[in-house]
Amino acid sequence: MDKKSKSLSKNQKIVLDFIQKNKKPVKAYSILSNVQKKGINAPPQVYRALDKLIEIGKIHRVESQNSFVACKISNCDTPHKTIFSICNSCEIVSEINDPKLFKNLKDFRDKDGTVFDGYNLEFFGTCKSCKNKQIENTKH
Amino acid sequence: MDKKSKSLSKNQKIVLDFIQKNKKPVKAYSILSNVQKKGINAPPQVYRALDKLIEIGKIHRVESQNSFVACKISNCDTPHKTIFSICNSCEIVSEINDPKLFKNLKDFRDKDGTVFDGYNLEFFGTCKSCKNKQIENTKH
DNA sequence: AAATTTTTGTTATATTATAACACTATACTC
DNA sequence: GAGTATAGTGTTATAATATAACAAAAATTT
Repeated sequence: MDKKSKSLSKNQKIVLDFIQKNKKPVKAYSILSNVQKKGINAPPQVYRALDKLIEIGKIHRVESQNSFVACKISNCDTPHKTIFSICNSCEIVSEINDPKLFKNLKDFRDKDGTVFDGYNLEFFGTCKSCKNKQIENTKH
Repeated sequence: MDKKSKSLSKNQKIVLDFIQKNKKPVKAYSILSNVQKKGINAPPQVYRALDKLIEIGKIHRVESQNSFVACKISNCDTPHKTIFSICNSCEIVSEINDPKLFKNLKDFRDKDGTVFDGYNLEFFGTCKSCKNKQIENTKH
């Protein structure tokens, strides 16, 4: 049994469960207030679970939002290699699974030839649904 | 005269000047404590200057560090299109200027064909100098 | 010179994250 | 299976990062 298939602890399960229930990324203190009935009382309990879940790749941190989202890529074993698209309007986040882009990033070397352990890429734009709403509004 | 060549305000100059003096990215409260002698007294004054400087592309925010760094790409007119390499060990940040990678990112469309206004890409690894130090240490 | 926009200065407070310490549960190893 | 190492828990306090809200001054536009 490898490290990643070890079962999660109680708090880790509670936090992961809550994050997975949400379509949008969630904030640490929102997690906290939503899991207090389950016996998690204080920020460190949430942040510790978050750290572990990130480490094992079950969730990712959306850096530009200070928020956390479940990994949508099955059997993710690549924490710290993430690509997101983020809507500037509704702040919805989708994880991008694009083999060509993965390859571009994986193969990238800087001028010194440094090999990187990880990367985080966030694209910003307006999602289809928000764009449609904007068009609707200009009609009136 | 276009918008970007408008001269900076007093606080904006002070903040930009401090950021440009530093090789490494600097934190907002570090900026504050270093420019208090110049008459900037409170966080909002710093954050407002930072917002403006980011907007006009003079500096960038390093999302994973909550820090700010001067743009090294001359005549940068592309705020929100940034690529950094970050050393996990010394936390030094370099802005990457790689035409091929720029093109890859510029041309990227998601499944819905969304065109993005911007992106932020952060690569994580160990810089040459830190790698050498690690090798030194294993020798003893 | 009036109106608009941008910037400033200020106080207070919101939000995000970690330090430190005592304790418990689980896994490892001999 | 006893001992020991490792990971997780619960708690209090506090550090670090960022913004709201308001009044006033300066710069820019018309």
